[in-house]
Amino acid sequence: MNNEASQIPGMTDLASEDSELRLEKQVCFSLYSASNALVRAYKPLLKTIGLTYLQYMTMMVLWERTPMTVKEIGDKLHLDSGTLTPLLKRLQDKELIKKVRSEKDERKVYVHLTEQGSQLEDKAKEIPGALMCKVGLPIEQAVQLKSLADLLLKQLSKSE
Amino acid sequence: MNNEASQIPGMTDLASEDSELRLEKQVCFSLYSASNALVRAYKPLLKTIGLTYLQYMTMMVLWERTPMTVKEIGDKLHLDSGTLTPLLKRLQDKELIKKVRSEKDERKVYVHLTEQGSQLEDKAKEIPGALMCKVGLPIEQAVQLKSLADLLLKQLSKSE
DNA sequence: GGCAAGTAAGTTGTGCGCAATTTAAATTGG
DNA sequence: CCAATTTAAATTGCGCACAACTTACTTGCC
Repeated sequence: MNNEASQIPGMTDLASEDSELRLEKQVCFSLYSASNALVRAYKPLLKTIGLTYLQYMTMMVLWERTPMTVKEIGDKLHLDSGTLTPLLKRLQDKELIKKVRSEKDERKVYVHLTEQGSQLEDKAKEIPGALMCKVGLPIEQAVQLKSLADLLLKQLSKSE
Repeated sequence: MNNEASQIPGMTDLASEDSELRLEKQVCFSLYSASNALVRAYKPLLKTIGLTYLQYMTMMVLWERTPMTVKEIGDKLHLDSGTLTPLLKRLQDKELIKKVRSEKDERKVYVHLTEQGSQLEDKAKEIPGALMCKVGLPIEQAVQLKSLADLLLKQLSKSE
């Protein structure tokens, strides 16, 4: 019945089973809402360099190492070709990347940064700081949040 | 260059500014990946009752209180009518809800559960437990993850 | 060598998320 | 009372996510 006030730090006896289920709903939903809010917060910042959040993530992966195959990028971002193929096409239309099919293994396509794509890194340097400012979360809590999210992801990957 | 091993518990001197930016990327991305993974984990469970994750969330809101206006549901789920209108239409097509325009204020539309919609709650009772099992995260860490995600969301809502 | 199994990328279709706009109804202020 | 503003829901358009499938290439295994 009551959705708001369910902090319940030291509850034990009554309905501990039920409140675990209740809690679970909250955890998933909190994560979901926070993730959406983060992407939303990024949007105006990324607009200045003409990228979406996922496009920005993809560029970050390529700024670290280039070229990479579509598969390799997908492994880093936990995404499949169904998501990446159209995304990479958009980055190609913006002339930030180019695709080159491997000669050794013609199934593979290597994604290269263009000159423009490389140069964009400098402009993008402003963004993380601006976002951290928006978020305003103490560094220690940010670290904790990251490691818990990583743990969750790891657990979920284990069970397929 | 190195993306994986950046736990860095007590770093201070060299490039503390740079590693904060680095860390930020990781926090956002970790949250993003974990949230996607969670929705993915829900999918096969929710398939048994024919709902998507967001449809399930919406039904949960309505199981707690019905009827609610589209606006009220949106406030609970942090979503706007652009997302909810088509979603509610799909729930209506499944005959789980029905919409009734308010007579007092004809801008408002009240979303009611149908008999089927109410009954679905029993079938859905299995799901949270099955998911928690999949997640396999100790309850204490789940609580911590939830409260950090909530804190982040709160911070982000503050700055518009 | 030849074919079955595996792998990489692309395609198709559904359902979000959200910005921007539209439509219509209610509220407010003069 | 009525024009200006505000509000609720719907609409439009774009870009993810992902399941399911297709195409094309490679690798194993006999």
